[in-house]
Amino acid sequence: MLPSESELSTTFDASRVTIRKALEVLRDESLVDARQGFGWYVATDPIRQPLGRLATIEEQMASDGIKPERQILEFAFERAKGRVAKVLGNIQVLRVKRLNLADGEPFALVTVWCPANLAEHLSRADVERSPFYELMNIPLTGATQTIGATLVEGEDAALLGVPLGSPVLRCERITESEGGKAVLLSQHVFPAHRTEFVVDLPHAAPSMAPSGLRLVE
Amino acid sequence: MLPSESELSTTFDASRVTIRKALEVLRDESLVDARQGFGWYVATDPIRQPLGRLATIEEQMASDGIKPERQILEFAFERAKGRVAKVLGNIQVLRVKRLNLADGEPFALVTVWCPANLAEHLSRADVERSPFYELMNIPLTGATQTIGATLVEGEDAALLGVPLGSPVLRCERITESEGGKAVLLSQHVFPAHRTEFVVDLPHAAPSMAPSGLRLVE
DNA sequence: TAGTGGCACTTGTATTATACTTGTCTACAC
DNA sequence: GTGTAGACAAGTATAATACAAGTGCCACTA
Repeated sequence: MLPSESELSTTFDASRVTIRKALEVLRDESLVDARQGFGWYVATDPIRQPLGRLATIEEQMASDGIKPERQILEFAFERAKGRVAKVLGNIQVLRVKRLNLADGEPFALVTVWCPANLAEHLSRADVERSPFYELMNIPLTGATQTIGATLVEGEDAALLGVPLGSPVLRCERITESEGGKAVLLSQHVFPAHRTEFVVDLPHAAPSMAPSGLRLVE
Repeated sequence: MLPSESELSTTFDASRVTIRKALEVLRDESLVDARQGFGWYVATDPIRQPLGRLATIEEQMASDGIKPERQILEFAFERAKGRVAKVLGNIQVLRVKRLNLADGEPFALVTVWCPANLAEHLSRADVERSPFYELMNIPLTGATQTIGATLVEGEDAALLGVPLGSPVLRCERITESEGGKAVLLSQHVFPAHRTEFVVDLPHAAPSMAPSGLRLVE
């Protein structure tokens, strides 16, 4: 807010008319604006468009002309145990392990666990053809993803086509449905030499440290 | 429960109408709610506050009772080159390399580059005492951070107290000032066994794949 | 003991008055 | 022509007030 016209008039020792003319010049440059009965205020600029970059890896690949492929490695209904049971509950689940390729090159190894009662309609061909989120027929309202780094071990190295002990990004994602109920658990492994995460922080982040970082243990 | 509208009216010396308007703003943000004849109360399940978890690593450490320390390894004014010149321009910069410790244990190795004309007032003691963002006297409006994984090499391993070839999270952060101008470049190295990134995606993310992932090269 | 009515309190809503603002106009001085 | 001074209309935000309706509590009663 700016001071009122009459107030400016007294402080600058000029008549209200001249003050007004000056303000109207600024308004023509859309630096300030006024509402009758309210006052003058500095004009807000037309909101810097959020989300400058492509949101999903699929969009990015499509815009780059890269053809995404999926190769199903495992597809099994089983009882949840360990971490899966902790997140989804001690229930029957569908486990799908997939290798994602970009132009024939593997770039992600993904395992998804989904409660069996939500996955009854899914076939092996379904999950090979479409990304998983398109197949869920309940609304997904949010997710939490945790990003860490480890060394690749066992058969994962061969599947991703990298040497044993190469650095990989590991990501666990818990997707929630309405009411904050966890309905999907997925673990992703990315070879570090081909992938990285980009996070835009549109507003002034109150820290220099990378936001979202957490100490474990 | 909150005090009644009339009580707030007297304590804040404002009419009941204005108090009400203020409360209604908070209700729109579903932070509080009211029942007629009952009163105002803080809303349960505050819609998962846009930032459910602690925003910065400093806050997290503080809430855990961990004492953060900083140890300055390098502090030099020099000419920007390579990546730094590309981001900040071919100018004179201040380079600060710091080791961050939590309860005496190293958990981050950070290098910050800052244009010299914005860093003239900074001393080695300053950057040891305070996090960098507190020392900047221009407004920081946003940032982009890129997260990847590599194997730790050279002296970094010794500084972080991990074996050579251990997995680490690498983060580059470009902080912008008004007008989208890059004013800080920082690179962070975190030992993977102690740290991970957590990203909350409050709204339905239109993909199962971890959002923000990007193919490099 | 169970039920009822009254009472003091609350929010919800509407109305009026007031002090302030911009928007617009006319008259005047240099 | 340019700036000043003043008056008035119209819009805004707040204050003050009143009243309806809902809630919790307590005393009283059957």
